[in-house]
Amino acid sequence: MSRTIRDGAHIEVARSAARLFLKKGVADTSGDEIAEAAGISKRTLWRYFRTKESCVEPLFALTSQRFATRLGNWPLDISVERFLEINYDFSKMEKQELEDSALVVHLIAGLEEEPALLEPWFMSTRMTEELMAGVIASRLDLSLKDFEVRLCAATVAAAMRIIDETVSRAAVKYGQVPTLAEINDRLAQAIRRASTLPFCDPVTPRPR
Amino acid sequence: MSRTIRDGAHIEVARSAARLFLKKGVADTSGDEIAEAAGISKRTLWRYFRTKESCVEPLFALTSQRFATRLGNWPLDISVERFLEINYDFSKMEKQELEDSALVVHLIAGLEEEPALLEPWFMSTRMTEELMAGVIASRLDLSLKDFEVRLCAATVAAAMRIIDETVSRAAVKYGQVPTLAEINDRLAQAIRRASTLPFCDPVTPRPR
DNA sequence: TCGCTATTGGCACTTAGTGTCATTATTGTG
DNA sequence: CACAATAATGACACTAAGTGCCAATAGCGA
Repeated sequence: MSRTIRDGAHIEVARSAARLFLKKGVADTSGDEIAEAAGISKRTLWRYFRTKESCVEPLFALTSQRFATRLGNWPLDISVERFLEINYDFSKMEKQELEDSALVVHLIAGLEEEPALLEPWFMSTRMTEELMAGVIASRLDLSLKDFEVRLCAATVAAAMRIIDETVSRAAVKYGQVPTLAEINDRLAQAIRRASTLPFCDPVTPRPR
Repeated sequence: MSRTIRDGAHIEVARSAARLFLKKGVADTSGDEIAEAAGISKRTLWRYFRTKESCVEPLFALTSQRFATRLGNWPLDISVERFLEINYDFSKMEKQELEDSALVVHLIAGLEEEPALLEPWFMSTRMTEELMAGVIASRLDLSLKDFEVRLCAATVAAAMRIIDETVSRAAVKYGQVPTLAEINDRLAQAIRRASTLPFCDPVTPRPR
């Protein structure tokens, strides 16, 4: 029917932005430079992203946020560990995935030195929280707005954020990126640890 | 020896900013307007605050963040509930405190409609988390950087944030502000619920 | 191929925010 | 009280982030 934004357009800008931020810092990277590096006009850059800092949001979305998105496919009748065991092919990542992982790990590890990036990072955590609220509400047949659901989603998302931060800092410090399996394992543990509701195990659907 | 910034200067700007944000929205409030309402120059406004949105941070600091600050005075040998019971005079608030509470409640209740204020709100939660990490590390004689401390502080701070949000939305919806006692009670409960470490009860100092 | 629709880029513009410097106000000391 | 030292303040020029507008362009389906 009509023209659409090219697949991958946003993530490509995010990669350019991330490289520049890591190389020269956020403050010393201009919107002009990001647009040029990404091969788009400045006007389009500001259409794609609300602020300079939020240019890296697509990369932050590859963290626990993506994990939470996948939990949207979690059947009611198995535990979180079992779901991950069955569903995740931990075979070798593509080259592009490796590069994206390295970029996001370095961004997260450097958050203390770049507080300007805390906003997009928190926006990512907030999305994780919304996604987890959906998962929890669905499994326990509760409303998305239920206080207990919101509380549980918040503690779980916070725990997942700490895992991401801890793993990223260690990766940069020790020069090695943990495997996807290891990260998923830690995230699953974090979910159990931080849960204020019993949603990690198989649940029986309630008759309607 | 030399001139200092007047006590209350920041909170007064925050009040002006909050009133304007609530009245006309963040986007339609200019830095000029905030500075004028606060009786300072624009140059000084930008000395006081890093961004327009962060002008309300002093008000957000009056929430669970302040509660966490007070927990810094919590003796090792009593539980969190006991500490609050002994230490908090829930007598009538001053007029200014009431006004500040109303402002911050309305800001928090309106966060869904004003995503621009999420950044200062998250910065407040982050400070709460740092404060709680200090409390937890101190009570359990662990390092501030310990993973378990960080995890526990993150889940607790997230839970406290949810309480603040829930209470604020209810207050605006039902037109009544809960008492300070009620809020403190809920925050204490949230701390217990979300804790991944046993720091809420009396602890025995370890011999050094 | 064509019509429709959304995307894009160029450009003018506004606002948020920074650098600079002279002026002003606070503070401590004699 | 006077004075010196110091930091805060305001005015102004400026830059960069971000917005509005409109013509040109490109993608999509029939």
